[in-house]
Amino acid sequence: MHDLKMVREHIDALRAGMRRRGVLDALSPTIERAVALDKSRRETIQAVEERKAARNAVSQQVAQRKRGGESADDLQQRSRELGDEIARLDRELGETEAELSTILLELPNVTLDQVPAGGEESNEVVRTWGTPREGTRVVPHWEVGAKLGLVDFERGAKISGSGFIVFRRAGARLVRSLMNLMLDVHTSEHGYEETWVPVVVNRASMIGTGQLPKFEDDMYALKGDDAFLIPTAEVPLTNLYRDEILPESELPKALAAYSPCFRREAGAAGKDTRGLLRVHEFDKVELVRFVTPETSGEQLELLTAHAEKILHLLELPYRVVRLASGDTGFASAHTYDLEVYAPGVGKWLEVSSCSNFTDFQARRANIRYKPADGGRPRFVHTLNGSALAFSRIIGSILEHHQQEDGSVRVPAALSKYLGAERLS
RNA sequence: GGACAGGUGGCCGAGUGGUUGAAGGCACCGGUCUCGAAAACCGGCAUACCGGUGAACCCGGUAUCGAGAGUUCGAAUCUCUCCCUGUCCGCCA
Repeated sequence: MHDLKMVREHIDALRAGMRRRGVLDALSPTIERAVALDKSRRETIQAVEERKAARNAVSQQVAQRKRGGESADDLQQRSRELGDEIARLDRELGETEAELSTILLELPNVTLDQVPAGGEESNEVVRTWGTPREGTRVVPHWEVGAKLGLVDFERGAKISGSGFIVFRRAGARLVRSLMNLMLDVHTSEHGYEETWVPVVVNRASMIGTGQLPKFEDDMYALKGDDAFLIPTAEVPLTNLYRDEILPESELPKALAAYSPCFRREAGAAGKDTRGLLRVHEFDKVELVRFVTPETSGEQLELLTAHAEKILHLLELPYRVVRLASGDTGFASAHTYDLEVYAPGVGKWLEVSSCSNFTDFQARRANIRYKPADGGRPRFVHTLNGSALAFSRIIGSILEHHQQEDGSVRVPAALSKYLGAERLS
């Protein structure tokens, strides 16, 4: 969410930000509406507060007269009239603010200067690691996975629906191993606090991180409760400090959690849906950082490096892509995607998305910190990144580490947890 | 799910419908004292929004005692609904 001052004083920056995302044409009327609403809001506030001040003064006089045993009928009548006007103006103000806040909640974040303008075609590969493997003679992961008995697609579809996966035997243990590997590395080497969070959250949390109100159709809602299944552990982790003020001494605060993630993927039908590429429920270890505004740029580099470390350990070649404005998520100001090459499907798979949300989420969720020098509370900057998403990582492992005989080599860092050096 | 009891500032905790944004204490910050520290004493110490200048300091106003609605000239205080917490009962991995 943007500061109202953005609408009032930096409207050109807001417009420029929307233009860079390629959504200015669509949002221009909305922005104009916000400007008008802000103006009318301030006028109404002035009008209503003037009357409230008058009413407060009259009430004092009533109290004074009553103490003196005098009648105050005339003053009470005046106060009643003021009360009627106040009620009317308050109602008007409420409507204005409701509409304004709806608009503010649905405007995406403005991306940072280093983010290229344009859509997906303007994404920049900023670095690569390792060498993508030749695709010939590599079988797609869904075939290997089924053949080795690691994944049971049919029964997943039977018990839950398409896009729900059952992992079996070494496949199931592989999930558990990834979870342990990732959490161990992030907690003992990267300094994250291990956290275990609910996968059901309330509406306020979903608004806080930016999933709602705009993307309600993408979320699984629980019937009978105003609650949702999380699409990522970012939601509970970031909202842990909703409506709180952290001492600066606790920053940067770094949390890591495993969680399953639930996505309806409405409208994504047919797009990269084979095998483990796009599923409704997948597992992920998520990293979240709360930092001071001055450090969020460098903190994003750090967070991204933490996610990359896991790919090094899994010995998977990848590239780091800086998303262009138009491809950057709604709440983010700067995002790096980590993409692993999967030779069986011949594609780069997004296995992590590391983002700096600047104060966009902090403003929505009201997460602040008290500066060490004693100044007034300021909004923190929030960051998060997957490190990493399991299903696509499993797909990549099954393809990249696939051997001539159809078995799959297990990288050393993982075999320690899996208790096997080969899946066969 | 049922029955009670509660939700007040960073924390604890007063509060009779009318100078209560809110006593007191703790914590924190500044000062006096001290070689220094502790203790003691003095002072300070909420947030948001609107306006006064473009910003800062500052000044005026409004709102905020779990959330919302109501009664009233006036609500932390009375009424209703909801949320949350605690205790007991029921159910249960």
